[in-house]
Amino acid sequence: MPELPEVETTRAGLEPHVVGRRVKQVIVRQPQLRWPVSPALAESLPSQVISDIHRRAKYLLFDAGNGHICIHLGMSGRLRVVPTDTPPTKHDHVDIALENNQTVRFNDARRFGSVFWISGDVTEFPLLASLGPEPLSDDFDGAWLHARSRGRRAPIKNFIMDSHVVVGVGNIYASEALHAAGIHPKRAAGRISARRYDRLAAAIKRVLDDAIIAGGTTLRDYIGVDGDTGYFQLSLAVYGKAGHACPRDGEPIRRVVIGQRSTFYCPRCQT
DNA sequence: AAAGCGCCCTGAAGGC
DNA sequence: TGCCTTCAGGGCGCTT
Repeated sequence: MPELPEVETTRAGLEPHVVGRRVKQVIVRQPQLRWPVSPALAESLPSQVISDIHRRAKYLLFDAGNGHICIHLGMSGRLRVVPTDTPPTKHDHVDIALENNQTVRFNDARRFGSVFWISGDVTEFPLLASLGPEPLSDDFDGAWLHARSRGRRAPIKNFIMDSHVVVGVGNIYASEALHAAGIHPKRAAGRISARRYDRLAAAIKRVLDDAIIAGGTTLRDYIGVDGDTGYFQLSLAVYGKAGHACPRDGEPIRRVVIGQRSTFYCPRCQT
Protein backbone atom coordinates (compact mmCIF):
# COMPACT_ATOMS: atom_id res chain seq x y z
CA MET A 1 0.00 0.00 0.00
CA PRO A 2 2.87 2.43 -0.21
CA GLU A 3 1.58 5.48 -1.99
CA LEU A 4 3.79 8.16 -3.41
CA PRO A 5 4.27 9.92 -0.05
CA GLU A 6 5.54 6.70 1.54
CA VAL A 7 7.90 6.11 -1.37
CA GLU A 8 9.21 9.66 -1.15
CA THR A 9 9.72 9.32 2.60
CA THR A 10 11.56 6.06 2.02
CA ARG A 11 13.78 7.83 -0.50
CA ALA A 12 14.55 10.64 1.89
CA GLY A 13 15.17 8.21 4.73
CA LEU A 14 17.57 6.08 2.68
CA GLU A 15 19.51 8.97 1.23
CA PRO A 16 21.82 9.78 4.17
CA HIS A 17 22.55 6.09 4.74
CA VAL A 18 23.29 5.20 1.15
CA VAL A 19 24.53 8.12 -0.93
CA GLY A 20 28.30 8.11 -1.26
CA ARG A 21 28.55 4.50 -0.10
CA ARG A 22 30.20 1.73 -2.07
CA VAL A 23 28.34 -1.53 -2.63
CA LYS A 24 30.10 -4.57 -1.31
CA GLN A 25 27.77 -7.43 -2.12
CA VAL A 26 24.29 -8.20 -3.37
CA ILE A 27 22.33 -11.16 -2.04
CA VAL A 28 19.16 -12.27 -3.81
CA ARG A 29 17.31 -14.87 -1.76
CA GLN A 30 14.08 -14.78 -3.73
CA PRO A 31 14.33 -13.66 -7.36
CA GLN A 32 10.67 -14.31 -8.10
CA LEU A 33 9.16 -10.90 -7.49
CA ARG A 34 6.67 -9.06 -9.69
CA TRP A 35 9.33 -9.51 -12.34
CA PRO A 36 12.29 -11.84 -11.89
CA VAL A 37 15.36 -10.19 -10.41
CA SER A 38 18.01 -10.20 -13.11
CA PRO A 39 21.36 -11.85 -12.28
CA ALA A 40 22.86 -8.67 -13.75
CA LEU A 41 22.04 -6.90 -10.47
CA ALA A 42 24.43 -8.99 -8.39
CA GLU A 43 26.98 -9.06 -11.20
CA SER A 44 27.12 -5.36 -11.98
CA LEU A 45 26.54 -3.63 -8.67
CA PRO A 46 29.39 -4.66 -6.35
CA SER A 47 32.21 -2.08 -6.07
CA GLN A 48 30.00 0.69 -7.46
CA VAL A 49 29.33 3.85 -5.46
CA ILE A 50 25.72 5.00 -5.04
CA SER A 51 25.84 8.68 -5.94
CA ASP A 52 22.17 9.56 -5.74
CA ILE A 53 18.65 8.29 -5.09
CA HIS A 54 15.87 9.62 -7.29
CA ARG A 55 12.20 8.89 -7.37
CA ARG A 56 10.20 8.61 -10.59
CA ALA A 57 6.53 7.80 -10.01
CA LYS A 58 6.70 5.13 -7.29
CA TYR A 59 10.01 3.79 -8.56
CA LEU A 60 13.17 4.45 -6.57
CA LEU A 61 16.25 4.86 -8.73
CA PHE A 62 19.70 4.45 -7.20
CA ASP A 63 22.42 5.86 -9.42
CA ALA A 64 25.28 3.36 -9.26
CA GLY A 65 27.55 4.85 -11.90
CA ASN A 66 27.42 1.98 -14.35
CA GLY A 67 23.66 1.69 -14.11
CA HIS A 68 20.68 2.13 -11.81
CA ILE A 69 18.99 -0.01 -9.22
CA CYS A 70 15.27 0.43 -9.71
CA ILE A 71 12.97 -0.62 -6.90
CA HIS A 72 9.19 -0.62 -6.73
CA LEU A 73 7.61 -1.45 -3.38
CA GLY A 74 4.41 -2.86 -4.83
CA MET A 75 1.95 -2.92 -1.98
CA SER A 76 3.84 -4.63 0.82
CA GLY A 77 7.47 -3.84 0.00
CA ARG A 78 9.73 -2.30 2.67
CA LEU A 79 13.26 -1.02 2.51
CA ARG A 80 15.31 -0.84 5.67
CA VAL A 81 18.90 -0.15 6.57
CA VAL A 82 20.23 -2.73 9.02
CA PRO A 83 23.67 -3.85 10.19
CA THR A 84 24.97 -6.32 7.63
CA ASP A 85 25.19 -9.16 10.14
CA THR A 86 21.48 -8.90 10.97
CA PRO A 87 19.97 -12.33 10.29
CA PRO A 88 17.37 -12.23 7.51
CA THR A 89 13.76 -12.83 8.45
CA LYS A 90 10.78 -14.01 6.49
CA HIS A 91 10.33 -12.28 3.13
CA ASP A 92 13.74 -10.58 3.17
CA HIS A 93 14.30 -11.09 -0.54
CA VAL A 94 17.19 -8.84 -1.52
CA ASP A 95 20.16 -7.38 0.39
CA ILE A 96 22.44 -4.66 -0.91
CA ALA A 97 25.37 -4.73 1.48
CA LEU A 98 27.47 -1.57 1.71
CA GLU A 99 31.10 -1.20 2.69
CA ASN A 100 30.24 0.51 5.97
CA ASN A 101 28.75 -2.72 7.26
CA GLN A 102 25.20 -1.52 6.67
CA THR A 103 22.76 -3.29 4.40
CA VAL A 104 19.78 -2.03 2.44
CA ARG A 105 17.27 -4.83 2.86
CA PHE A 106 14.21 -5.34 0.68
CA ASN A 107 11.36 -7.19 2.36
CA ASP A 108 8.10 -7.89 0.55
CA ALA A 109 5.53 -10.37 1.85
CA ARG A 110 3.32 -10.28 -1.21
CA ARG A 111 6.03 -9.93 -3.80
CA PHE A 112 4.15 -7.37 -5.86
CA GLY A 113 7.29 -5.27 -5.67
CA SER A 114 10.28 -5.48 -7.97
CA VAL A 115 14.01 -4.90 -8.08
CA PHE A 116 15.58 -4.16 -11.45
CA TRP A 117 19.02 -3.46 -12.77
CA ILE A 118 18.91 -0.84 -15.50
CA SER A 119 22.17 -0.61 -17.39
CA GLY A 120 21.18 2.02 -19.93
CA ASP A 121 19.27 5.27 -19.92
CA VAL A 122 16.59 5.02 -17.25
CA THR A 123 14.18 7.13 -19.27
CA GLU A 124 14.24 4.49 -22.00
CA PHE A 125 13.53 1.63 -19.65
CA PRO A 126 10.16 0.25 -20.84
CA LEU A 127 8.35 0.65 -17.53
CA LEU A 128 9.48 4.25 -17.18
CA ALA A 129 9.42 5.39 -20.79
CA SER A 130 5.75 6.24 -21.19
CA LEU A 131 4.88 7.56 -17.75
CA GLY A 132 2.93 10.77 -17.33
CA PRO A 133 4.19 13.81 -15.44
CA GLU A 134 5.02 13.92 -11.75
CA PRO A 135 2.00 15.25 -9.85
CA LEU A 136 4.10 17.70 -7.84
CA SER A 137 5.88 19.14 -10.87
CA ASP A 138 4.89 22.22 -12.84
CA ASP A 139 4.25 19.98 -15.84
CA PHE A 140 1.15 18.76 -14.11
CA ASP A 141 -1.84 21.07 -13.78
CA GLY A 142 -5.53 21.37 -14.50
CA ALA A 143 -4.93 22.30 -18.12
CA TRP A 144 -3.00 19.07 -18.66
CA LEU A 145 -5.77 16.97 -17.15
CA HIS A 146 -8.41 18.80 -19.11
CA ALA A 147 -6.56 18.37 -22.40
CA ARG A 148 -5.85 14.71 -21.79
CA SER A 149 -9.38 13.86 -20.72
CA ARG A 150 -11.29 15.04 -23.77
CA GLY A 151 -13.31 12.16 -25.17
CA ARG A 152 -12.55 9.90 -22.24
CA ARG A 153 -15.61 8.17 -20.84
CA ALA A 154 -13.84 6.35 -18.02
CA PRO A 155 -14.61 7.42 -14.45
CA ILE A 156 -12.45 10.30 -13.27
CA LYS A 157 -11.07 8.12 -10.51
CA ASN A 158 -9.66 5.64 -13.02
CA PHE A 159 -8.39 8.49 -15.15
CA ILE A 160 -6.27 10.11 -12.43
CA MET A 161 -4.93 6.69 -11.42
CA ASP A 162 -3.74 6.03 -14.98
CA SER A 163 0.06 6.32 -14.86
CA HIS A 164 0.13 7.53 -18.45
CA VAL A 165 -1.95 10.55 -17.40
CA VAL A 166 -0.20 11.37 -14.13
CA VAL A 167 1.93 9.15 -11.92
CA GLY A 168 1.78 8.46 -8.23
CA VAL A 169 -1.93 8.89 -7.53
CA GLY A 170 -2.82 5.68 -5.74
CA ASN A 171 -6.11 4.35 -4.52
CA ILE A 172 -6.17 6.20 -1.21
CA TYR A 173 -5.21 9.62 -2.48
CA ALA A 174 -7.45 9.36 -5.53
CA SER A 175 -10.45 9.20 -3.20
CA GLU A 176 -9.04 11.95 -1.00
CA ALA A 177 -8.27 14.32 -3.87
CA LEU A 178 -11.66 13.85 -5.50
CA HIS A 179 -13.34 14.59 -2.19
CA ALA A 180 -11.22 17.68 -1.69
CA ALA A 181 -12.13 18.86 -5.19
CA GLY A 182 -15.84 18.02 -4.80
CA ILE A 183 -15.92 15.70 -7.80
CA HIS A 184 -17.88 12.44 -7.88
CA PRO A 185 -15.49 9.55 -8.52
CA LYS A 186 -17.71 8.00 -11.19
CA ARG A 187 -18.06 11.14 -13.28
CA ALA A 188 -16.79 10.62 -16.82
CA ALA A 189 -13.37 12.22 -17.17
CA GLY A 190 -14.34 13.86 -20.46
CA ARG A 191 -17.33 15.57 -18.85
CA ILE A 192 -15.44 17.71 -16.35
CA SER A 193 -14.78 21.40 -16.94
CA ALA A 194 -11.38 23.05 -17.11
CA ARG A 195 -12.22 24.99 -13.99
CA ARG A 196 -12.96 21.84 -12.02
CA TYR A 197 -9.77 20.27 -13.30
CA ASP A 198 -7.85 23.23 -11.92
CA ARG A 199 -9.31 22.42 -8.53
CA LEU A 200 -8.59 18.72 -8.91
CA ALA A 201 -4.96 19.21 -9.89
CA ALA A 202 -4.49 21.53 -6.93
CA ALA A 203 -6.17 19.00 -4.64
CA ILE A 204 -3.90 16.19 -5.85
CA LYS A 205 -0.81 18.31 -5.20
CA ARG A 206 -2.02 19.39 -1.79
CA VAL A 207 -3.03 15.93 -0.62
CA LEU A 208 0.27 14.37 -1.68
CA ASP A 209 2.35 17.23 -0.41
CA ASP A 210 0.66 17.23 2.99
CA ALA A 211 1.27 13.50 3.32
CA ILE A 212 4.94 13.86 2.40
CA ILE A 213 5.39 16.63 4.94
CA ALA A 214 3.59 14.63 7.63
CA GLY A 215 5.66 11.56 6.81
CA GLY A 216 8.87 13.52 6.82
CA THR A 217 8.23 15.04 10.21
CA THR A 218 6.77 12.05 11.99
CA LEU A 219 8.90 9.33 10.47
CA ARG A 220 12.14 11.14 9.79
CA ASP A 221 14.47 8.44 11.04
CA TYR A 222 12.33 5.37 10.85
CA ILE A 223 14.53 3.57 8.37
CA GLY A 224 17.53 3.52 10.66
CA VAL A 225 15.45 2.68 13.70
CA ASP A 226 13.19 -0.24 13.07
CA GLY A 227 12.15 0.12 9.47
CA ASP A 228 8.49 -0.06 10.23
CA THR A 229 6.75 2.83 8.54
CA GLY A 230 3.35 1.69 9.54
CA TYR A 231 1.10 3.49 7.16
CA PHE A 232 0.71 7.19 7.35
CA GLN A 233 -2.54 7.32 9.24
CA LEU A 234 -3.00 10.87 8.22
CA SER A 235 -6.09 12.93 8.49
CA LEU A 236 -7.91 11.04 5.77
CA ALA A 237 -11.29 12.57 5.07
CA VAL A 238 -13.03 9.72 3.27
CA TYR A 239 -10.79 6.73 2.60
CA GLY A 240 -11.81 3.76 4.74
CA LYS A 241 -14.50 5.86 6.40
CA ALA A 242 -17.71 4.37 5.06
CA GLY A 243 -20.59 5.40 7.29
CA HIS A 244 -18.61 8.17 8.98
CA ALA A 245 -19.74 11.75 8.65
CA CYS A 246 -18.25 13.72 5.79
CA PRO A 247 -16.01 16.36 7.43
CA ARG A 248 -17.44 18.99 5.11
CA ASP A 249 -21.17 18.45 5.42
CA GLY A 250 -21.80 15.55 7.78
CA GLU A 251 -23.33 13.25 5.18
CA PRO A 252 -22.40 9.56 5.66
CA ILE A 253 -19.45 8.56 3.49
CA ARG A 254 -20.17 5.81 0.99
CA ARG A 255 -18.01 2.99 -0.29
CA VAL A 256 -18.30 1.84 -3.87
CA VAL A 257 -16.12 -0.32 -6.10
CA ILE A 258 -14.74 1.39 -9.19
CA GLY A 259 -12.31 -0.40 -11.43
CA GLN A 260 -12.11 -3.24 -8.90
CA ARG A 261 -10.90 -0.84 -6.23
CA SER A 262 -12.57 0.42 -3.08
CA THR A 263 -13.60 4.01 -3.48
CA PHE A 264 -14.96 6.36 -0.86
CA TYR A 265 -16.91 9.54 -1.43
CA CYS A 266 -19.52 11.86 -0.04
CA PRO A 267 -22.75 11.62 -2.05
CA ARG A 268 -23.67 15.15 -1.10
CA CYS A 269 -20.66 17.35 -1.77
CA GLN A 270 -19.12 15.34 -4.60
CA THR A 271 -20.86 15.84 -7.90
C1' DA B 1 -7.07 4.38 -28.80
C1' DA B 2 -9.67 3.30 -24.87
C1' DA B 3 -11.68 0.32 -21.54
C1' DG B 4 -12.19 -3.82 -18.90
C1' DC B 5 -10.39 -7.55 -16.62
C1' DG B 6 -7.05 -11.24 -15.14
C1' DC B 7 -3.19 -12.01 -12.65
C1' DC B 8 0.88 -12.13 -9.50
C1' DC B 9 0.97 -13.20 -3.81
C1' DT B 10 0.20 -13.41 1.23
C1' DG B 11 -1.85 -11.99 5.47
C1' DA B 12 -5.81 -10.43 7.65
C1' DA B 13 -10.48 -10.90 8.49
C1' DG B 14 -14.69 -13.25 8.52
C1' DG B 15 -17.60 -17.46 8.79
C1' DC B 16 -18.63 -21.68 10.93
C1' DT C 1 -9.29 -22.93 18.79
C1' DG C 2 -8.73 -23.82 14.20
C1' DC C 3 -9.67 -24.58 9.56
C1' DC C 4 -11.39 -22.76 5.26
C1' DT C 5 -12.78 -19.02 2.29
C1' DT C 6 -12.68 -14.46 0.75
C1' DC C 7 -10.66 -10.29 -0.22
C1' DA C 8 -7.50 -6.41 -0.75
C1' DG C 9 -4.23 -4.18 -3.56
C1' DG C 10 -0.24 -1.72 -7.80
C1' DG C 11 0.03 -1.90 -12.10
C1' DC C 12 1.24 -4.46 -16.27
C1' DG C 13 -0.51 -6.66 -20.26
C1' DC C 14 -3.85 -9.16 -22.79
C1' DT C 15 -8.42 -8.97 -24.83
C1' DT C 16 -12.31 -6.78 -26.63
